[in-house]
Amino acid sequence: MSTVSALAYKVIRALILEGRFIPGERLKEEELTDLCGVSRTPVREALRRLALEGLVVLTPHQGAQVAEINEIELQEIYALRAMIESHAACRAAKRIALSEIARLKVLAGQMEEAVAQALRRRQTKLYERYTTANSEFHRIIMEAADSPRLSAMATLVVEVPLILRTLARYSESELSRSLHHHRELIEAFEARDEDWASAVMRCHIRAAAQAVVRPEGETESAQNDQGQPLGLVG
Amino acid sequence: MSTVSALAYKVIRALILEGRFIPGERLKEEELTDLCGVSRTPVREALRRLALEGLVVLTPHQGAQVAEINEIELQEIYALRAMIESHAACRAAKRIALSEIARLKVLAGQMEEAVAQALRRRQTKLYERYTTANSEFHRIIMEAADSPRLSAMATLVVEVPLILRTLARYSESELSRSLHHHRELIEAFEARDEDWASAVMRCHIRAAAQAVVRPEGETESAQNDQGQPLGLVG
DNA sequence: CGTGATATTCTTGTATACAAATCCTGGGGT
DNA sequence: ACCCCAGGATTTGTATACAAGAATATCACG
Repeated sequence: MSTVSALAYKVIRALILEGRFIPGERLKEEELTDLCGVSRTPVREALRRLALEGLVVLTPHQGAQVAEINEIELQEIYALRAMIESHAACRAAKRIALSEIARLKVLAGQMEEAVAQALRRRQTKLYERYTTANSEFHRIIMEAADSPRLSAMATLVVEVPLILRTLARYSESELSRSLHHHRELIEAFEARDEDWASAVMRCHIRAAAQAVVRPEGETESAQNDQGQPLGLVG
Repeated sequence: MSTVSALAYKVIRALILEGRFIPGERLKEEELTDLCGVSRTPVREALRRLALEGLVVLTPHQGAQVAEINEIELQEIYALRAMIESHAACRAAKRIALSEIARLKVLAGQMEEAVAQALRRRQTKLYERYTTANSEFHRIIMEAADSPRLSAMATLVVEVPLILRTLARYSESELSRSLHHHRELIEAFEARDEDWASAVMRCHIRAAAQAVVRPEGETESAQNDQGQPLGLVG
């Protein structure tokens, strides 16, 4: 879209996901007006859309605030994500093209590399490569599932947890397991085994859920500098 | 909500679901302005919301039109509904209160009665009682699942098929099977058996999908007068 | 000094005016 | 006769002005 509304949407969404607005923080329309350089009308449209996507909460006559998520909700969200993404994997197993499987292999390799480098050098920056690759990995599978509405639901449950910026709490062993899941998923796709693919994906997401809910500081590695990348977990 | 926006949303939504606007029909903002008795601003908000819910399609600079659904999409939607509602049944099995189960029994009875009467007298009107009860039946289960986001997803897949107004194509035997599903579901809840509940619900929705996609005229009973009630199938 | 009602201010909700884009019609050319 | 292009009409997108509701501060009274 080339409309100003879309710009406002992107800007506000980015600000939330970057952590510039913290959960629970109130979003005044005029303030956003300044930040986006557009008038209130498109800002309001953007807020409405973000509300439907669950990133902000909108109460009549009281405006918008960034959604707050407690651990129970987070668990609920991950349960839904397991449902959605395993369904996607199921469908994808029968539909995904060989070229796409090849791409998944490349991405899996990139993630393994990124993790290895990060562990060696303790660099935070490399995790961005991981999450970028991971996002594409999941996106390819979702697209292979060939169900636009399923994709729409996926963004609903994938994006909301991002406002909590949760990659940081992945421990070393959990990252390693994640990488193995990716490889196993690829094998399942090559075998065109929809049950297998579905089950692996369910494991993958449930494991991520466990990594995410743990209180902070309990993990030994990979502290995430705040203000940094939007980390997709799982 | 007491806002005018909400009114516009309800009006437009109702018009679509009642069949006053047919799939593919263009929705001009000014036209809706007259129908709702409000200005363009709340109408636009309503359209945006309906677009997010999938009832209308919104293309930039070209306005809104009622969503069109082909059979492939309808199958896709029912696949998603099976996924969502079976998940809901699964969660509900462990959470639903005895009082709610009692209510489900009442509703099941009402549906059985409504169908019996309709078959006897060939009255269309009674189907409205069926769909009302059926909607509440499903809603109770969804609420017992206690997952607001799952509910949100459910409306996404439940409402869209309604624009096709599909109850009409349920045959007598299919209705009968549906009624048995309801009873079996209740038993599964009483047994607190989440797998059973989930599986029955999946059957229930998949069966509905079959009833829906069949070309018109192929069923022997219950022709739905157009312009009539919003029939929830399944 | 605290509590409560009221006034003020700030924010959101709605209407409308204007700008930009698209669609449709009519005329000209091939 | 058909196709293409231009210009007007229509429709959507955006900005702004105004109205209504909510939050807050002020002041009077207990």
